[in-house]
Amino acid sequence: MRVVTRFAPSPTGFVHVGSHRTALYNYLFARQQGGKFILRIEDTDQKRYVKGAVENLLSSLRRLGIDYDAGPGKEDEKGPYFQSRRITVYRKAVDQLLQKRDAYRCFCTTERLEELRKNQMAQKLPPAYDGRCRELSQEESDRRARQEAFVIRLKTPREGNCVFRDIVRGDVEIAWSQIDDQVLMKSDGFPTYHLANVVDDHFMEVTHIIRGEEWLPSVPKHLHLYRCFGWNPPQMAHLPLLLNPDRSKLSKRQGDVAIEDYLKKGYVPEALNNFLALLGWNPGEKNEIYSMEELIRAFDINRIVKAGAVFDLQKLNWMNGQYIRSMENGRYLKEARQWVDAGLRDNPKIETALFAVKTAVNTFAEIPEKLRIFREAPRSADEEARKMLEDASVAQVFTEFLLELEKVPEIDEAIFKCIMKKIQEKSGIKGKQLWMPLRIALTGEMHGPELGYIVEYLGKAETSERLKGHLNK
RNA sequence: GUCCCCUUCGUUCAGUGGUCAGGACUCAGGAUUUUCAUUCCUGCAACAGGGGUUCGAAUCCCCUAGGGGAUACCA
Repeated sequence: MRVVTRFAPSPTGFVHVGSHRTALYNYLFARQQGGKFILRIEDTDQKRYVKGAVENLLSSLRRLGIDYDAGPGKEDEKGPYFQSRRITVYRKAVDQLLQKRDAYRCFCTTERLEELRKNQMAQKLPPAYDGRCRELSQEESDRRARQEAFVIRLKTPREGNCVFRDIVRGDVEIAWSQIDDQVLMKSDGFPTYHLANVVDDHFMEVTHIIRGEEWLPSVPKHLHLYRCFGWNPPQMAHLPLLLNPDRSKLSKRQGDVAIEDYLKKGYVPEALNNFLALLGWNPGEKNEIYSMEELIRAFDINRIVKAGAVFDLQKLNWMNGQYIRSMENGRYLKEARQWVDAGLRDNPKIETALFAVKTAVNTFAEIPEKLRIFREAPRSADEEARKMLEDASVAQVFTEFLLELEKVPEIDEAIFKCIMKKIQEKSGIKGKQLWMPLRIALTGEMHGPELGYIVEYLGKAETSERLKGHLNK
């Protein structure tokens, strides 16, 4: 049987990194199995609808290189892939349930339900629907339905246990007494997650449900629905949650949670995928850097970890740095350029400056700061630096350097290196004594990118001028 | 409260009855480099606790504790 997985987000504004990881796992598994990967938009809650959320979702997936075989913009005979456009399907399904008396109309008002819950809480009882409408006669139900608002609830078993197997968790057992008569159809005629999910997964022929752990407790409801419909349930894998450093569920309060935020901050899509893929799974090898193709090959649904994983920004930063450093130069320049601020962007030597900082950044967002040295005139050196300039050898080095500089039409990194070698041989001055005064004179600082890049960037004229300035002091 | 899930270095992931408990990030030290960064090397650092089972337990079982999730006409 051909594997079919799906990513089924609700469009509530942004894509949570945990949600993205779920998408990624579904994608990796489908691709690896030569299966089909579906994107389904779960927009059944009209109150939570956020404008632009779907577009945002689609663009995130595209930027991260996760393509789907069926979904918005890629409709096929199993669609549509927006739940809001499948209402008749759910209607039909729920009618079938009603007819078989596996579901019933519930006329209880929100107020009564709230009251009920409050009382149960006060008595330290688990809040649950008390089943008042569960055994209403067909006649009464039909009569009231003509004039009262109602929801449709699933008639859940009251006794025994629901036992099921989860790919990640193994066997799980939950008592039916714990399962509430879940609302399947809201009074506005829209289905709830539970109904829509089961119906869609069936008709879209989903074989593997890979989703967050928060769904584990509602599995019995879903299984019961499958049974009522006479359908075979798919296999399930409930993923561990992503956590804050304090081990609570990853939330906005403690940093960025939207995948878009990381993209905006200059993280590399491949690094993000790589990092997230390894949060909750790993192939058991020493290597940690994986391209998407390698992830697809190595992914093993049976090796998914059970425990929640803290989202460790430090490791992401490190990994992102790895991706930047090994990035092909053309792409690096193209990406990095977007982070250069206006003052430098049109500088003809900007590429030299960007190469100079390639090994110094972990994210593209760090580029403006690292480029500061190229943007601003040299600072007046601090005391330690000034002392280095007072050394007797300094004048000699500078003079020699200027002499050599005059011999070339323009200077670049390679020529600079030759010149330095020459001076070293001629004067016997080397190491820190040779290089540091130049650095200080040219940049005003004792740290920075390789001098060759700096000199190439400054060019012959500017280099010469800055050195002369110091000689004349 | 009730139910479910989880528990190996600070973090992440290996390790499924016999390992010096391993890798990566972080941190510390060192090497290379003109400095910083990169790169390389070395080091610090963990089986939540208690009972069993077993010749032998991080690995199997039970209890406790801690953490998380779910308890909606949200997903």
